[in-house]
Amino acid sequence: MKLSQFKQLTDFRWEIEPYGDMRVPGIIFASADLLRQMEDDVGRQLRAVASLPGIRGAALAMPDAHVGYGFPIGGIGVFDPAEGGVISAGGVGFDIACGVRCLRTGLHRDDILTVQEELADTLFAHVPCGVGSTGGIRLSTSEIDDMLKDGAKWAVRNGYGTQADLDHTEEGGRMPGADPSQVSDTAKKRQRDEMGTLGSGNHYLEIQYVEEVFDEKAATAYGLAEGDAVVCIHCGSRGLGHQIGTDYLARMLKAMPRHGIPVTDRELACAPAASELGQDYLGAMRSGINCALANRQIITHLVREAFAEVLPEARLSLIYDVSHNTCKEETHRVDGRERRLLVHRKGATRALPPGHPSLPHEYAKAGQPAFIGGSMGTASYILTGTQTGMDDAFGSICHGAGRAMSRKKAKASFRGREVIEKLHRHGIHIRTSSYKGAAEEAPEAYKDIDMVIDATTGADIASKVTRMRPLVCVKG
DNA sequence: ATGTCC
Repeated sequence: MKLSQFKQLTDFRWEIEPYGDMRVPGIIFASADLLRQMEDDVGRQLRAVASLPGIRGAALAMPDAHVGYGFPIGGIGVFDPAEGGVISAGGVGFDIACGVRCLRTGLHRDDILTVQEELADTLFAHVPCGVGSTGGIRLSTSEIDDMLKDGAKWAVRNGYGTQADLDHTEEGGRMPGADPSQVSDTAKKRQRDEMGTLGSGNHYLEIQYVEEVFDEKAATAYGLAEGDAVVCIHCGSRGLGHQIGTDYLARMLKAMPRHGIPVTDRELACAPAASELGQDYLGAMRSGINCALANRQIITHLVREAFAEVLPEARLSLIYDVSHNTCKEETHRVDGRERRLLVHRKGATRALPPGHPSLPHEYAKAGQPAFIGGSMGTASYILTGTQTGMDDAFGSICHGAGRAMSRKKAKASFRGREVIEKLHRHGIHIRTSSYKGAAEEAPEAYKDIDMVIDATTGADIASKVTRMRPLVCVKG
C-alpha cells in the first residue's frame, strides 16, 4: 500500500481519516515495511467496514492483515447493538472460533529429539487431518446438540480431558448463549464424524520448544522456561462452522433490503445485531464456537494418548486456549462511555491485560497468554495483553504471520515435497496428508513472523513472553 | 477455512 494515504500516528499506527461513507476512521497497526507489503484491498476492505451501521471506535487491522472475505483477515470491527450496530458472518470468518491452544509437556527439547520420528508418526496416526477427514467419534443428533451447547465442557464430561483443561480455556470451555436450534441440519450432518480432526490449510499440531524467554515472570506464571517442550494445536470448527457461515451469509444478504442496509458489497452481508436474524446468527455462531472448543479438547485427548505411547513420562497440561475468529459481546469504553458492544475478531486474537477479571487466577499478574502461530517451520510466540491494547484495540492483537502470497501463487511457486525436505534438513519433522497443501503453506508464502510480532509489541498492544521453534509438525 | 464447484 502507498503510505501517503495514511496519517501516521506513531511508528506502528496508521490512520485512514474518514471520508465518503466512512463513519469512523480505519487504523492499521503495522511498521512502515509491513504496511508497504500489504495489499491495497486491505485498505479498501477496512474503509468498507468503517462504513457499516453502528460501528464504534475505528475499524482496525493488525500487522498480519491480508485480504479476506468481506472483512480483512487480521481485522476487528466493533458495533453497538443498541444503536443499529450490525453483526456480519464475513466479519467472523468461515472457520468460526479457529484458534490455538498450547500445552506444557513436562519435557525438555532433548527428550523430544531422542524420539522425534516416532513421535511424529504416532501423532500423525492418532490425530486425523486433511480435507474431509473423519475421526473415531460418531455423534447422534442429540449428542451434537449437547456438544454445541456445552463445548469443551461436553468433551470433558465424555472423558476427553479434565476440569483443569476447562479452567484454562476461554469462557471456561463453554460459550454461553449457544442456540443449536439455529444451526442447520446440513451443518450438523457435516460435523457428525468430524470431531477430533485437525482439518487442512494453515491448521496444524506442533511440538515446539521454548527458544527464548523475554518476560521471565510471565513465562514462570505460564509454567515455562527456556528449553521446555510444548504442544500447540491450531484448528477450528471444521465443516460445521463453514456451513453456518455459508447459511447465514445467504440469509443476511437476502434480508439486507428489509433491514434498510444498502448492499455495496455482497461479501459484507450483515444484519442488525438486535434483529431476529442477528440474534439467530449469534446463537448459531456461539454453537460454532463451542464446536471448535470441543474439537480442540478432543484433539488434546488424542495427543495425550499419543504421548503416552512414546513418552509415558509426559504430563500434558493446558496453558490456555484462545480463539481468533469470533464475535463476542463485551464491555468497552468508547468516547468516554462504557458500552456493551459486539466485537468481531477475524484473524485477531483476544489478549487480556494483567488484572482483568476474566483471567484464570494464576495469570492475574501476567495477563492472558495469546498464542501467535508462525508459518510452517518458523517461530511461534506467546504474547500477553496490555492495557493500551484494551483501550486502543478492544483487547485484540494479531493472530499469526499472515499470508504474503495467495494459495494459488504459492502452489505455482513451490513443490510440497521440496518444502518438507528443506524443513527436515533444519531439524523440523513434518507429517502431512497433502503435498499440495504443504506447497501452499511454504514459509516463503507468509510474512516474517518476527516483523509482525515486533510491530504488535511496538504498537504497545501486546508484550512478548516467549518465542518457540517447531520440532514436529502434523499438517492437514 | 471448506464434502477446495452438488
